[in-house]
Amino acid sequence: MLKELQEKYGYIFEKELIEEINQVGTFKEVTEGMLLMDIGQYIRSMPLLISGAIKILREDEEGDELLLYYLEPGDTCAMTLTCCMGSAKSEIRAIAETDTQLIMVPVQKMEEWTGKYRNWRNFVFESYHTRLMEMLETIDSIAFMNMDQRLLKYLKEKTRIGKEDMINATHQQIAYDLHTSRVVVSRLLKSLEKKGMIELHRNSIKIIALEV
Amino acid sequence: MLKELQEKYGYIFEKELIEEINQVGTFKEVTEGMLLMDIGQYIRSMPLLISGAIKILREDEEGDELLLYYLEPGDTCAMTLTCCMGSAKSEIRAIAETDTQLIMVPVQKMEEWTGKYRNWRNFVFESYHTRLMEMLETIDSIAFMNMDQRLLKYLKEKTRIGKEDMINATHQQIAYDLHTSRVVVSRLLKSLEKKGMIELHRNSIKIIALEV
DNA sequence: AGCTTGCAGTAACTTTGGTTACAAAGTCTT
DNA sequence: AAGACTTTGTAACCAAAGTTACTGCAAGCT
Repeated sequence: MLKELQEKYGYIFEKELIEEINQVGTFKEVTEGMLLMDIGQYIRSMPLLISGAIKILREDEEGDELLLYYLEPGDTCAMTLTCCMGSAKSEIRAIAETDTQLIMVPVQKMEEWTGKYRNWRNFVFESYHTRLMEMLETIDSIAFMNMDQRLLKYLKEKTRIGKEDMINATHQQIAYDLHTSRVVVSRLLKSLEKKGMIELHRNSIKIIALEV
Repeated sequence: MLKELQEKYGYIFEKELIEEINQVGTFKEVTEGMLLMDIGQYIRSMPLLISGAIKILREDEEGDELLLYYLEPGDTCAMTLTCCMGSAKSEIRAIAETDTQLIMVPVQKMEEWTGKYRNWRNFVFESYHTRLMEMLETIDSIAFMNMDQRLLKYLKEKTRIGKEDMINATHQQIAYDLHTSRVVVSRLLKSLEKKGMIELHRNSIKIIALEV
């Protein structure tokens, strides 16, 4: 674990902090699709991403979902950071988008470290900042963009995260993430295919050219 | 200024911090409708609210607006807090919702204080937390709710902030906040009036009973 | 092979909300 | 009081996206 820690976080954290994380943290590997955290669940530790990606979802009372953003290596979950104050229950759901390696740090350490390590403090602030910015982007998408543009953005993002020009997902799964219906996704995907931007297959979408 | 400071922040901050704020901060009074911060503007100081309320808006490239949330006494602007890192430009617009008193603190002090004062640190974390939660609520609204429900929520919120059962605003202004058109707002308001929940007047809306 | 199940394509229809257009009423100015 | 401007009400229409329903197809199973 120390090796991965140094590789991904060595340049942001001071030596002693890396040491401490190495001592109290536990290494964890999760496979694609695994549920890492659900709404209403108690938060006991915070994740530091080493590799892979985690998608963060919001859900309403009726069970309708919406993708908020992805966590990537070097990220942590800002939601977790707030567990020390107020409610300790999660407001979001976290699912492994790809196979993912992460280090879990008990939340008790967090407050201690924010006083002790300047770099940790900055890391936490920066996490909050990126998360706020990503929430803003999500708001921009759903408030100002039409479904076809949102779908396009979703495909781009997913290709970036997946690191290949093939997206493995059914139309229904995409519909859940965008909080729309399967029929609408099929319709819009078909029109993208007609424009030559993608190629549709069963359970997968081949990306040809998404830009312009 | 010291009096207001002690009154509103005395129970969260330690004496020395209050002292420091008193020394470096400047007291400011703004009247309803005043623009406090615009998108793209540089952030040089952070506000601590004493009284009144500030509304925070997001805007897209075409100039379409959307109300994000309100800042109230005891709040600060989490967006400002991130100025130390990354871009120092504002991503949002801030307009005084009512006459407002606030204390402006130069941003340079922020980093210094997060190391020095534990209560300041917690205050900053808590601000981030509330802001994230409010962003989540905004997302819930625009993603999961219909316009009639959003309007109802808006009216409730605005009555709470304004502290009276009268809302002074034109349908056009409400339409801007909700990012919809004037005609739609008029339509929905009229149907609320028919249900006996509100009373419509020129430039104002009288609230009768918004709850069920 | 025949059967079942899940995925995708498509048509027809409904709903929500955005757009255009115009009238009526209130407010302000001169 | 006349005219200009703002605000609101309303009708008629349009577009985006959600819904229902049915089809064909691919994959897996017995």
